[in-house]
Amino acid sequence: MIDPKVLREDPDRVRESQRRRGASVELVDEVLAAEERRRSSIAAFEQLRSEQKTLGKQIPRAAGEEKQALLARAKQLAADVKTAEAAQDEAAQAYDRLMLQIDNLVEAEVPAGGEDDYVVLDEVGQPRDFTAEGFEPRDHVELGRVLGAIDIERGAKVSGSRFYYLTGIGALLELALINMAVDQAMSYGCTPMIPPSLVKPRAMQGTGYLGQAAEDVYKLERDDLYLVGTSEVPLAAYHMDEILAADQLPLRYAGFSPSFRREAGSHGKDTRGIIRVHWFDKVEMFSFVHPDEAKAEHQRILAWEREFWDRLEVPYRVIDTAAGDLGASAARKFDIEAWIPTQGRYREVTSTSNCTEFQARRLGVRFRTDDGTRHAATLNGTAMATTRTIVAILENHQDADGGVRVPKALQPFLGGRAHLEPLA
RNA sequence: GGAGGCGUCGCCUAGUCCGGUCUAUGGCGCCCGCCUGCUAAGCGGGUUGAGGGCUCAACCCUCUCGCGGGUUCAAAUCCCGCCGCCUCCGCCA
Repeated sequence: MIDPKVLREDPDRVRESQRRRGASVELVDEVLAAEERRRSSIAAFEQLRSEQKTLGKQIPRAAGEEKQALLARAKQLAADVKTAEAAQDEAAQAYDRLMLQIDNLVEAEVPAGGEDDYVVLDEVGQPRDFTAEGFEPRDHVELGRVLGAIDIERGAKVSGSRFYYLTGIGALLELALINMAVDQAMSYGCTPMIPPSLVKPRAMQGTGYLGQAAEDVYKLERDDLYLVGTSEVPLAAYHMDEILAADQLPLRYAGFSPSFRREAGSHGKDTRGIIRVHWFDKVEMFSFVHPDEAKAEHQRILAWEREFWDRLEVPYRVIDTAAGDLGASAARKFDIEAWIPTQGRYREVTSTSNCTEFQARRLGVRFRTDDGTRHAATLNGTAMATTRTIVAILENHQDADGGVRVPKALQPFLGGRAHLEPLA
């Protein structure tokens, strides 16, 4: 939820943000009208309730005829209060429903436009010239087969398309990457967490995944639970309805969990391999910070993500996502895209969003200040998403025979192994 | 899954049977002040949170006793549903 004060005092800023996202601008006026109705209905209710309370104090002290008169009046008043309360609830709900539809205010620096209008902030490393090395690179599907690391056919047999098994060295590779990512995140002060990957609607709603993104979310209808698409959800909701002490901030977590995505609307996209799957495992960093610190924290998280990819020795670039491609909760988003040799292009492997106070407002995450409480800012960033990271490592570090070089930083987590050998 | 117990303003706690000065008691902690070589103790005051009114403050109004309904002129208190925690039984990795 955006700051109601901003909406009230500077609706043009909200209109501008909605416009830049390509979201509804008219919605802003609807919300403003709804707020007005809400305000007046509350005032009417409070007035009546106040009278009722006064009467409630007089009644026990009165007697006889006077008491009967007061009781009669109180009875009428009670009916009026009930009506006014219903009107107030309705107005509040209408307001909330509209307010929840407004996306977070985008930061001024965010590039205008849609999915293809990102700005490249940096490019790191040189893609290998396989022609010069004298061999044609194999894609990760082929490498996975040669190494006995990825079994896509059986994934499909057992669970359907976009599922896979990691086998043998593939499974070890995932475990090593998880440990490397958690290890690195801990060095930044993140508390390692293994959160639940099924959550109640409130957590999903609060993190902003039941709006436009709802189509992509798995829901367990019978139990009214959702499968999370990222541990951002349970990590954000971890401090739901809590008031934190100011000196607890920043609070940083690194959550490891599976991520489930329906991938609705991406029919035909990335059908080969494990670039786009319905389930993968991920280590996600999550910060609760003072709102004034949010931008700086965002840069820190991006720097941490870059460090991870530096250590994997994979060429990558950093992009600043355009306004139209931001999630509902994000005010700004940076992605790291790793070079995928067989595709001849960069593919998203991490994503970090500054959600400012948007999620905290919905989830009721606050901290105490000298005068009252304030909503915290929340930020999330991928520490390591298994499937695409594995793809990037296999393809970028492959040898002519289908073997794969293990980057130095990863070796300690793979029992010192420096090279993955193809099966005979 | 079955049986029982519990949920009160940071923490602990009184109040719930028998509805109305409950504007929720007391302690701890915390904050301010006094006292004081220093500290501790002692003394006095303050301390749930949210929303709103007011230029600010003082002050005022509404909501808040796990959550949501209901009964009633009136609910922490009575009734129903839900959630959470604890104990025991069953089942289980």
